[in-house]
Amino acid sequence: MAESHPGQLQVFKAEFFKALAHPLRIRILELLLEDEQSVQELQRSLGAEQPIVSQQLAILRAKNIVEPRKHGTTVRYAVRDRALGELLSVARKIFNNHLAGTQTMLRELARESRRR
Amino acid sequence: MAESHPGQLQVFKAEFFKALAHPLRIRILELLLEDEQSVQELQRSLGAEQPIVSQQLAILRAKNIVEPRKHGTTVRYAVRDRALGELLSVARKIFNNHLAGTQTMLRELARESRRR
DNA sequence: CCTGAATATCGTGATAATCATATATAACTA
DNA sequence: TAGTTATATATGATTATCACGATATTCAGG
Repeated sequence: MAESHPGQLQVFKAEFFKALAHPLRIRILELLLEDEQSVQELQRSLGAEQPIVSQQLAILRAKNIVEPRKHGTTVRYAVRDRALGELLSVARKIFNNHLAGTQTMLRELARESRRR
Repeated sequence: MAESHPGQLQVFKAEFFKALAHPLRIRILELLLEDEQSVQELQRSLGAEQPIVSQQLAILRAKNIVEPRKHGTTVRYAVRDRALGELLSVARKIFNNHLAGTQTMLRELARESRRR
């Protein structure tokens, strides 16, 4: 007897992970976890075009992962839940343990841990 | 000066989260975290067609998240890293805190926590 | 070797995500 | 009010993902 129940909740969880499933959005979150940032600052740190950054922020906003705060004409973004840092850190751990298959991935991992 | 460096590593991290960004794959991982399972057993628990289950398992396999073990003609799958449970649990926490917006989502969350 | 059971892969059409360009809004400032 | 800066949204082209059905593969028994 199959549990034909697709599970609405898993749909929401999947949506959450989907929000993290993009290189630029991960970079954005890593930056915002250090400190809240304006769109401009993100733009500069990421070397990405303004609409792209706003687009990705819109996605993170839509999923309630990130929160905008207007200060005059600029908007500073902040991560809503510090636990997101924990999440990324656990992800990094799993990554180091089992996911690092290719040589180039290992090289990049080494470079990153040297940086932090 | 922008760090035009897109960061190869974030690409890999994104790939990892992309692997989790699917309702069925999340269900599969939750089941496998309880105990390793054959494709058939997953099929039954999920109420999904066989090719679908194999497909999603292939994706998880490709990302080294899950590991196949042949026993004769059947294949049992296991999660490679127990820390994945930790990851899902942190994700659930974030979820409960800030992401649960809609009524139906809250109802589902309540149902799930009652179940465990 | 042939068959049947368990699993994997392929091909296809539909849907969604992404990037880039252009345009729009909103708030300051002169 | 006009101009300027910061941010957001609309839109179209391209590519990726998905579900589904059909076909392959693998292995055990006879």
